[in-house]
Amino acid sequence: MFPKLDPILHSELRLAVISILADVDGAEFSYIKKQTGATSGNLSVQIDKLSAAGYISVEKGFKGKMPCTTCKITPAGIEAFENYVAALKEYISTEK
Amino acid sequence: MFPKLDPILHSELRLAVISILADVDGAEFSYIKKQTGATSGNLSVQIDKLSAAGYISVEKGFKGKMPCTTCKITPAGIEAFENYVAALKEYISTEK
DNA sequence: TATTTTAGTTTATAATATAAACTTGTTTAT
DNA sequence: ATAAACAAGTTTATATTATAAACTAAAATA
Repeated sequence: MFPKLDPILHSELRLAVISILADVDGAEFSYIKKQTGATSGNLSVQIDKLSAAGYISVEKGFKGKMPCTTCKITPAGIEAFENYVAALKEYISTEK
Repeated sequence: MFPKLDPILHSELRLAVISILADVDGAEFSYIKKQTGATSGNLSVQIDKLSAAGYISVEKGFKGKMPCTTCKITPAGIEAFENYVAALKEYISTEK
């Protein structure tokens, strides 16, 4: 009846990150940080988890001389997000 | 941009409990347990938290001779659930 | 009357989220 | 040129949370 909620996505910050990445072609660490209001440390950890799950890809490069990390959602991430949303709806739809 | 998700409700089991209670006039512990598939211990703890938050009321009585705990969502619980759902939608709606 | 079952609670452990402290390098001010 | 402040993160420690295992008490059953 109640489907399992993907624990990787059932996290406020990780969900916000995926939500952002679902809408754009790629986003920089600092942009995501600003949009979410997260601390650097927290964001760094959560990005690692999303990356370890294969839901996002992370590319480290430079913007001028400054290091710059860019994140992008993967097909697996898109699918996971869709599944999570579908599962959530089972919980939050006021049916019957 | 991303609203805060009520941590009381942003929990798989507590959300399932509230989701059940939102649809009925009241439900017994054992019914909720069956519907959610939770262990008794986990359910007991989560029901306590929902109750402590004022989101549900818990009435202890008897059904015949057997103890029977009945849970009911409160107006505060309904409101919190509605707010949670509204907040969630900011995360999961694929807009833009 | 002993055993199993019902209906939970308490407590211990495992997992998670979060922030504080740290690293590395860059810009800016002196 | 060098020190101070800033940028972009990472690592590590701590606090919180979720979860299950162990326990309690009474009732039904063999």
